[in-house]
Amino acid sequence: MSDAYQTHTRASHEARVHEIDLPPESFQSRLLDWFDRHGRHHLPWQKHQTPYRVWVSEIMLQQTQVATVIDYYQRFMARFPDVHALAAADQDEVLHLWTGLGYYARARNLHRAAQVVVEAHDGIFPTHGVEALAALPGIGRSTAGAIISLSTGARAPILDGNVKRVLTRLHAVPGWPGKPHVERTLWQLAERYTPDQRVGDFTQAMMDLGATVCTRRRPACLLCPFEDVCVAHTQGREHDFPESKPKTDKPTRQTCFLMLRDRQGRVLLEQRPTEGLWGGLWCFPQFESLQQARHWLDEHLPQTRLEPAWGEFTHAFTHFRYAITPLPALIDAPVCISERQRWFDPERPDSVGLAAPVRTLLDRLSSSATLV
DNA sequence: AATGCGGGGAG
DNA sequence: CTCCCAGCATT
Repeated sequence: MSDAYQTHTRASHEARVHEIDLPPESFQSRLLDWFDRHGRHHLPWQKHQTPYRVWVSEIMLQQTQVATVIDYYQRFMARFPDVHALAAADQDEVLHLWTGLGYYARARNLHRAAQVVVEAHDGIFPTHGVEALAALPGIGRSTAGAIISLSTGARAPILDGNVKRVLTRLHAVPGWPGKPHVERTLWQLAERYTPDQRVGDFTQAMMDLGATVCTRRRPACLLCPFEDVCVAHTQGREHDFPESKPKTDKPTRQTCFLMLRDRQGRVLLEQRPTEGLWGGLWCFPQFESLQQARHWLDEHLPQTRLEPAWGEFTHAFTHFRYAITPLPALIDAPVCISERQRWFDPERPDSVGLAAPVRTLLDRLSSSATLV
């Protein structure tokens, strides 16, 4: 393979960056000045920025918007005020406080990481370097950088969705940021701009700029401290960056939830395996079809009295959608077929995690019961 | 390098 | 309806 070819392939694997007429030092001072005047300074996790508090907030904020996270964060902190409390908790209770937030592996990793911190690090977060932090389950390069910069002030860049949006526009970086070669380019830019002083404020400022000014739709370029140098803006192409993810059609899968109730109105739930979809959450016994559910009942619980199936509804995931048919049924004796099953009072679903559509159906069951 | 993993909010 | 959001782990 020739050198010329090597050069060509390497160049094609790096996204093209339009340089701007603003050295990193000027970028930093402009941004920090903007942050002092217009940044967010009163989010719940901005008080007492200990590694633990910053960590929990960062995990919750992964792929989740600030407005959604706030209540969850308050409840979580009230119940688990420090890493020892979290490490000592039951996983069911951690998942319970996570119910509705999604990406439940985050909660399981958070719980495991707390136990690692307590057992292997004497309860002290290893904030001396990105590598040590990123060795903990659920903490990647960006989250490690955020925890370090926000809680210790040491220099560590981040690259979350906000920063990606700011940088792709500032330098008109082409390509979808989910592509590894684009992400490499963006990490280089993030490294370039991260200052030595006021690193925590810089981190927060980048996120605030992306969240409040350099928004995905309708960016407020007139309020942006980089309005004069941003390549995307000066070319009138703000909306061309970041490029969006190539779309793929998502399949629909059919599924049937068996809503078995006993004479006291309790419902039978079973815990899903820790791996995979809704890992560790409690769910109705699930079947591929109404017919399979009926067949299973004939075999295991023939004394069950079937009720008319409820109408099908859909639950959407990132990569596919479920068409769910709820099948209500009554049984006299509350028996469990497997070890993973338990009977729950739908009014008080204990301290366990529930998949979102299960929670919805339990609410409907309770309200229809009170109507009777 | 590609895929799996949720739920909610905004347009 | 579609798209995206303070990403990471696994393969």
